Amino acid sequence: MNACSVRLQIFLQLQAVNKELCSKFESCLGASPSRIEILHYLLQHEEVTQSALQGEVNIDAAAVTRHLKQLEAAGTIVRYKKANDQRATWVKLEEEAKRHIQQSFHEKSQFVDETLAGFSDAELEQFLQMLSKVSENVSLVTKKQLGGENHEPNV
Amino acid sequence: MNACSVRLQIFLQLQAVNKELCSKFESCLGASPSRIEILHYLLQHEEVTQSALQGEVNIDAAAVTRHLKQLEAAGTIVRYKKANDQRATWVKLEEEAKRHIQQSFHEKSQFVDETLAGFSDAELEQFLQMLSKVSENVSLVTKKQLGGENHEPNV
DNA sequence: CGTCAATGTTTGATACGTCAATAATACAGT
DNA sequence: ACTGTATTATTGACGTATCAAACATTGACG
Repeated sequence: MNACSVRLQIFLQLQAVNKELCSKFESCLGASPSRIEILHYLLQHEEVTQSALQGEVNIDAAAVTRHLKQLEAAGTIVRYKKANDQRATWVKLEEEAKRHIQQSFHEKSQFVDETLAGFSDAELEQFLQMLSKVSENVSLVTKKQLGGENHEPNV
Repeated sequence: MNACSVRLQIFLQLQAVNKELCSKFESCLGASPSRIEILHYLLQHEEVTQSALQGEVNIDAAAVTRHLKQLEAAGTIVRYKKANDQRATWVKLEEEAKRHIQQSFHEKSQFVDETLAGFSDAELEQFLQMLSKVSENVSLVTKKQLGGENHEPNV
């Protein structure tokens, strides 16, 4: 409750909020945020390769593979290769699932709205900008490498 | 990139930022945010029971137990029971580790500072408030239950 | 053609979080 | 003292993320 004060609190709060958000999200909507992100992307793109998808939603290729395998098994998507490149696998929503998801997205947006209730449009805009700013800063930190002297296992 | 517009973007950005943050954090500082939270709390409280600790850092009791067992094995903390209540286990940092962590925290605060660079004090304050507001909203959503008609597995 | 590097996906090992079930202790009421 | 309930910590089963290694395919080049 002292020292690093506000900044540290923000850091911690960000973690906390995110965790709560994920948890409620999942329990209210029956799918993890990651999965929703994937479906959301597929809803808007018709046909896409795994690697492209993986570039958009920010998760590991391995995780994408696993999600997609499950979604395929559940009949939500189809995966296939094309003649010109046998490496890439393409992904597409099943028509039936598509409709289903669109419906379900309506409910999702309600959820999102509620978590951001009480913000004016201006505030929302500002909030988004702040988040983007942080995101940018984070990538910069990476580049600067941040003198890594002390790398013992359990600090 | 359309419909739910800003709010959805915020939602997604929040996820993204958090993920980046955790990832860089861990790679820069050699310990997961959860573990840091635990240590941070211990640094400020001398002696605490696991359940109290678990209440502060927002993670499952099972996860706390596992972290603490590792930290104990690494010689970072001690765990012990007291005569008056044999259920509770108390946790305390080892003196040596304590000094070590304090040092390491200095670097951590640098990290946090960098990720929040370019924010004025007022903005920081506001950012924190926004996060808290969201947090509050999320808990409200929980209570309202949010009509859960559609609970199929892979939406 | 054969080799090599790049690309795209998959798998295995590992880490960490959740929930549910279990175990040990504490305590209150009869 | 005995029984039932609450508290605390632990464990097991499971889901999902990561990284690193393996694998298949492609395309370039000698």
